[in-house]
Parts: sequence; C-alpha cells; structure tokens
Amino acid sequence: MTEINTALFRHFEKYISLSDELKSALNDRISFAAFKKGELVHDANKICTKSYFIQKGLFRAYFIKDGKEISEYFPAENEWSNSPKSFITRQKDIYFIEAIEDSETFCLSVEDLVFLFDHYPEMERYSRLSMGTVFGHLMERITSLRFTTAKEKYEHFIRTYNDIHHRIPLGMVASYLGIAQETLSRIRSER
Amino acid sequence: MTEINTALFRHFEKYISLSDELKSALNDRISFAAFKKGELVHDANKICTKSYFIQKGLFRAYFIKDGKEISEYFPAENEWSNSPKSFITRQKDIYFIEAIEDSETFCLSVEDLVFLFDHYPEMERYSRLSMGTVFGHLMERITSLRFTTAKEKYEHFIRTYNDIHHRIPLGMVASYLGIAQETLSRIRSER
DNA sequence: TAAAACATTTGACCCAGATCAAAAAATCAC
DNA sequence: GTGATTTTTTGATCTGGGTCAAATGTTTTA
Repeated sequence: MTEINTALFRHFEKYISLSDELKSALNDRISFAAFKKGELVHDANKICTKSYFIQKGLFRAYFIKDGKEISEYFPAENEWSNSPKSFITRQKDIYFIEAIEDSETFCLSVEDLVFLFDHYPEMERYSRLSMGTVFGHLMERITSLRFTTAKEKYEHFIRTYNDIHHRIPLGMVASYLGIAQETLSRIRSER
Repeated sequence: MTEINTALFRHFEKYISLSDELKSALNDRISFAAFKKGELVHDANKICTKSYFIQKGLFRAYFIKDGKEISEYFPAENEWSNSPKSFITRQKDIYFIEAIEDSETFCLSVEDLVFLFDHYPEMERYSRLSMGTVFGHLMERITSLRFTTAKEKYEHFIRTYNDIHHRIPLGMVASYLGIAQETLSRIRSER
C-alpha cells in the first residue's frame, strides 16, 4: 500500500469504511497516471473507459460548440474525473478532458469498477452517496445560472471554486459561466 | 400485491431485478397517498422525510426568491419526488412541493428507505443507476441554460417535458426557464 | 531574445429580453 | 351564472451584456 493511495482511501472513507480486503482490491485495480499541462486526458471521439482520481493538478472538461471550446467543469484535487455519460453508457459523448496543469492521478477502468460493484456492495453505497454531493452542486449551479447577473455568476463561481479559481484562465471561466470573455474581463477590472 | 404497485415495480425493474422477498419488503413499507390540486406536498419549513412516487398526476418543486415563486422542476408520472438535499441530509432546504393536478402517489419514508438500503444491496444499485439518469438531465439543462436564446430554452423545455408541457401553466414554465413571463408569452404566440 | 502564438483588456455599438403598465382572457368561488 | 381573482397577452421603454474590432500583455518555441 503506497503512501500515494492514502489520499484516495481518505476520499472513500468520507462515505464508507474500507475493509482491508476492499483496500487491497482497490490497490490491485488502481494504477498511477501522470499528465502534462495541455495534454488530452480523454478524447470525445472515443468511448470513455477510465476514471481518474486527481491527486495533484487540475483538469478541464469541455465540448465544442460553433467551433469554440465551452468549459463544462474543472475537476481538481481529490475528485474523480471522466466523461460521465460516456463512462456509464459506454457510448461516445461530447466531452473532451484536458489537463490544465501538470497532474498526477489514479486511474480506474470501467471493467474494474464494475467488478468492484459486483463484489463489494459498499462500493455501490459509496457511489450513491458521493453522487448525492455532486447532485447538490449541479442544482446550485442551475439556480445560479437562471436569475443572476454576470457579476453574480462570477461571484458564485469564486465561491464554488474557492482556492482553485485563480488557476483557471479567464477565457475558460467565461465559457463555463456562459458569459462573454470581454464581459468577464470588465467585471474583474472593477473589483 | 395490489394492481397499483405494478407501475412502481416496473420502474424499479428498469434498473434491477426484484426478488419476491424485496417486493414484499417494498409492499410492507410503501403506502398510498393522494393529493388535491393546489395542495402542499412538502413544506420548506420542515425537514423532508418522505419520498413520493407519482402514479398519476403532476407536482411542482419551487422556492421563493424576492417574494416570487421560482419553479425548480416538475416531477410527473413514474418519477420520485422529494426535496433532495433535505431528504438526504435531514436538514431543512428551500424547496416547497405542491400538486398542480389531483395526484395519486406511493409514499416511502427515509427510515424505511435506509432500512431497505441496509438489507437489500440491490436497492443501493437501483439508487446509483437511477441517479445516473437524473444526472444526465441536469447536465443537459445546465448546457441549455448557458448558451441559448429564450426561444431555444423553451424548445428544450418542450423536448424535455414532452407530453407534460401543456399541463403546466405559463408562469411556472417561465420561472423554470429563468425568463420573464411576458417573453414566454410572446414566444408562444409566434409559433 | 525575437517573433510567433495566445490571452486579456478596452472601446464603440446594438439588440434580446427585462421591466413597467394595463387590457383581455380564463378560472374560481359562492 | 356572475362577480372576483388569477393568468395570459399586448404595448412601450430601457439596459445588461453580446458582438466586432483593435490594442496591449503574456507565454511559448526555436
């Protein structure tokens, strides 16, 4: 059991308790993967078969609309990252994922995850509970997108991405918020 | 096993297979509840301890902002309805739920659900898988809210709420979409 | 370290959709 | 069925923020 895995185990233990048996099953199935800044982690032209737990670094999930990259969200330290629909349904979806910083991750394949679900019911519980957390974030984001000015959207973003927001280039933040780059620049300058 | 429960069992069986044992456990714990049009199903001033599976009818989840009711979503036939965060965390949250039509539902309490999770791991799996579906809807909605005109938002709404959309009053649709009532009225008239 | 590539800022202009106001239509309650 | 309430429509006006264009700043690469 490496030093490295402790961050990941700690993450699981926020939701369930890990038996030694499950720990070793996880260890057997999870591998290490590093990405350089700008490197493509997942290509929308392929089916997403892997999920990455970010130990250090920062990713960006985005899709292309009218030839422009639209950022969808920014998976960071201690979060899983994949193309959700593609990963679950085993079909292609629209999302690309790239590393916006040099990153270190733990990698788990769908097949291995399915194996874990089938043999360790706690993993189902972990999945249910952790999805609940993300669920809440999505609902908050929907509310924030509907009845707020551009400035309020930006302020909500800063709250959500707390210590990460300054690591994300302005243009990416603008498309994440659904506002023009120029507008965001003006908002920033008047603070 | 009543005739009525078949709709609910069919719903579960979209995700997992139900053993006779689980079926009877569900039967023991699920009760029937009817609501009249306009009746409050859940009050934001209380903790949400029950989840309702709508067999017939239509609900609306909303919250109050600046004294006005903002519709969040419209749970309909063959869907569960509750105040998600309140139900999960056992704390108060901002959502009210009301029946916008005379409705018939099956009711399951948190305690009973927890019991089912603890004794039937398939239920954890059901929960994980069905949350995945909802997850996809939320992500689509986020995309639809960001880069679209009021008309496109309305068209996306009609696609999402397919055969239900004509049962929802205009004003509620407008606040769901985050556009002014007047704008929605104009969009409708020019179709 | 220069020049190419990329990201951010600033300026001018314009329009989708918000807001305010009031009429018309639909629904409800007695 | 009729008046009262609620909901929807229509009209007039105004503004936040989008778009286009160009300047400035910052990274990257060779």
